[in-house]
Amino acid sequence: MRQVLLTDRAETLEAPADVRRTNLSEQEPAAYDVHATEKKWLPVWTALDPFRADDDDPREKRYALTMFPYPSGDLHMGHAEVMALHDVIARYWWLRGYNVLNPIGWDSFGLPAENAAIKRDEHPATYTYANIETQAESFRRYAVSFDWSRRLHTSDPEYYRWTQWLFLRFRERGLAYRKFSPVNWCPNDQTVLANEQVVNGMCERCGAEVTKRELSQWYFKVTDYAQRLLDDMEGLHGTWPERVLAMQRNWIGRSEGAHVDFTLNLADGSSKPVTVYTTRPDTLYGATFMVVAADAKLAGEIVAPAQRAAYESYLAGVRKESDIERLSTDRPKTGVDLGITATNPVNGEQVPVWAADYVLADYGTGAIMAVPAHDQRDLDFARAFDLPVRRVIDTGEDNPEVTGIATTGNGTYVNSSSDGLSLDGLTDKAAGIAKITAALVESGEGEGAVNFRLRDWLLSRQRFWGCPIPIIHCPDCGEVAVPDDQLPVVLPDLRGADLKPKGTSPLAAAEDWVNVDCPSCGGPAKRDSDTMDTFVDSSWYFLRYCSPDYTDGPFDPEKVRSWMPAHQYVGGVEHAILHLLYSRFFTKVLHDMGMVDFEEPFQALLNQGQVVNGGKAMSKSLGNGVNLGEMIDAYGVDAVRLTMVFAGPPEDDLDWADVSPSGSLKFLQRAWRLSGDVTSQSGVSFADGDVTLRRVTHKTVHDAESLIDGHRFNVLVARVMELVNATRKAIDSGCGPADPAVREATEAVAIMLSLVAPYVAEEMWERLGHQPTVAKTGWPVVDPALLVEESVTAIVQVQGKLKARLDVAPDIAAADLEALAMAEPAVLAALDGKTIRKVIVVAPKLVNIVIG
RNA sequence: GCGCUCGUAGCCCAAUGGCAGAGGCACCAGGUUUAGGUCCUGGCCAGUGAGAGUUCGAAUCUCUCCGAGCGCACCA
Repeated sequence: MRQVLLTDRAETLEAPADVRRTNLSEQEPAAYDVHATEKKWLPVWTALDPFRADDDDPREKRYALTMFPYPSGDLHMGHAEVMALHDVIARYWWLRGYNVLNPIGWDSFGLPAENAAIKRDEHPATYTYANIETQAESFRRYAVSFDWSRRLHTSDPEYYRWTQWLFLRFRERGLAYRKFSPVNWCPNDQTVLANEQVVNGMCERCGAEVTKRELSQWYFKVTDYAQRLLDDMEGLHGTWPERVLAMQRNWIGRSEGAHVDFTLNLADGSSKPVTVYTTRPDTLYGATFMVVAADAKLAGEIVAPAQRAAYESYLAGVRKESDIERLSTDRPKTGVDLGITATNPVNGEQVPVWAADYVLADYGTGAIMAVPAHDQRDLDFARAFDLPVRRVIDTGEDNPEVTGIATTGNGTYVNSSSDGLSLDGLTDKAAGIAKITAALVESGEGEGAVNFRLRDWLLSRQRFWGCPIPIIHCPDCGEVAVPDDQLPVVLPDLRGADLKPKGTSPLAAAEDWVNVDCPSCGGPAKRDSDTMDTFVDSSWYFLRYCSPDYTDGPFDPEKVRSWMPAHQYVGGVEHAILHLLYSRFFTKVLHDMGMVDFEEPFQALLNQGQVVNGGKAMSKSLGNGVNLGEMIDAYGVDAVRLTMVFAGPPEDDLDWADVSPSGSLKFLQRAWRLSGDVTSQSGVSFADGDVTLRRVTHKTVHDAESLIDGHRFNVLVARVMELVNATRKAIDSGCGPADPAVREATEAVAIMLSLVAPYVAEEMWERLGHQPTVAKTGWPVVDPALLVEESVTAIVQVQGKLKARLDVAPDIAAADLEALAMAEPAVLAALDGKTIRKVIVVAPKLVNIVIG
């Protein structure tokens, strides 16, 4: 089926019936022609290019950033929502007189586009750049206030040259390294995946079950920054969504505990030290066995000869398991006895050592002390293999050995003493942990320790459509960096070649490209044939926007200093962990390199909700998809944007079944009609206008400011609707169309509407006798005198119950208000001789009389 | 299981400790119209998931419970 493009439907579909027919009326049209208006203004704006950021503009700078799109097909409803919301902020900043940077680019390397291109038998570059053009045109029609001059694509050599350059700098700092280890493998996409890209054991992209492979791969050492990534989230409270911070905190997964040194007593009579990590060193006396991760190297080294066969067979079974099986809950514990013992450092006790898959090789030390009485997982294991359970904390609950339920709370320590050390009688977990940790430090058998769940970022991909890794493998010199002056390592075209994933990168087959001279010794060598994860590309694009044509580095430090950190980032919550964590990591590394002077790239983050239909995510299988192009053809860009913004709070999911784009269009027509009714001349003094309407206008403009700052765009729209209603009334049954206040109100409507509905706003602006563009005309100036009401309604309560309303001056004194309240008949009746205990007066809003 | 967010008219949502209703959708009536739609005017509708607490006063703050969404989940 032919793809429906936003940009090629406008001429083929007619306007909806309601728009068309109203246009038939005689002289003055009763409704504006949606599509004619779009066609009229788009070329004007393109020519005027009003949203170009100026590095040298002395006005205060504001950086409005939206997550750059991935070029798969045309824009969809999700794009329409995020851009509508984002643009309210950017356009508002323009109107407020800031020097705004609102750039756009494309995250144009990557697997989905590569897969789609292969499926169509196209080259990924052809497919990708065609999509970019389509999306760019759609964005223009959608009238997002982008600075088109800064457009970038991560797949352009001028961009990825610097991605490679950054990789080499990271490597110089020991933050990019190569390691042979088991990795996540997607058998469908034929590539490795980062931990963050494995969702419930499935490939995040294609949904295939992820398996393990042992491969030599490149990693970024994110773990070095774990603590800082955690600590610096403190400064993001209030400006980042709480749930995103929670997700990142969770993902980083800091835990405090201790390393404890046990001694392994091997089958050949020798001994070997082993360290375990535990968050509960205070339960050390309750350790009745030890468990080593089955797939840890250690297990194979220490297993007794008599148990080797059993262990090997168990390990083979573990290796075959997919993550899906491994992660399934309620799964019975499995394991195998390694046939040796370990000595507990505090009491010299010998406990059996087992191997099991519930202990993870790559967390902590890959070995644990098992305390079944106070850890559910250990207890499950103990019960499965009939291992002893010893309670060392009496919490008052039933004995775990009997109930099968481990107790993890506070209680009184028991059975916890040995020579010179005893926890018995303590009742507090923290005290127990502190005491035993101190004792372990003293005896040299352990120490306090911190662990993170965060793993290093695996960045190699065995795919074609990505940024080449600028490393050359030389048989004599080993890994050699491509010298900076030879960057970029350009991705070979390979047009006509078979680019299908085969488990090794297609680049490896490009003989001319792979075989090079070693930059170090000049001998024959080979390029690294993997490409980088696209999240590397997107971890620094926001910096590049500040100086997109800079050729002396990834970005001009001066420009970055003047624009960054971004004041507002808008995008989907699907990037709560991956992209945002990686970008924070990159920023911190660049800070440590002295290239930027800030440590957090995004001051504020707004996650828009998802656009769903009928309560469910749009999907082909459900058949509930809504096509953006069709919506725009039917209702116009403005009505679609307005619908997105008005539907509810931006963070909430937007159910297309609950909204009314036709209602949005009706409102826009209503607003537009005002501009035709105004009869006063442009430039007329508003000061003489009807003060009642002027008050509404100024209050609305004033309130709009904080509503936008608070991202309460839906309320903003409601307030503009009120202003439109008030203006309509003033025209029809109030001060009349010639009153300057009507012009003032209508101009304010046009300006505020330009945030959401730029086309109709521009059309109104022109009909009001102004030149384009309304978007750059400036925010209306609020007269504080008009914010003060002539009179306000004060409420009078007795015991919190409403008794009377009073019209009073806004600046009434508390005592006067109280006196007025006390004189109200309804109040006197309610008091009826009762004792007044207290009178609360909040002038000029309320009086509350408390009686005894 | 843990974490985060959230429960307000038939529906989407306002009310930032002070009269529960701003706006819209849907619905109904009247006017306009040859008619339908548009447009104009008016109307209809809940006591805020349940319970307790703090307070002069709670949709709003606190606690417990119920329900929903999202995220994490054998990380010792």
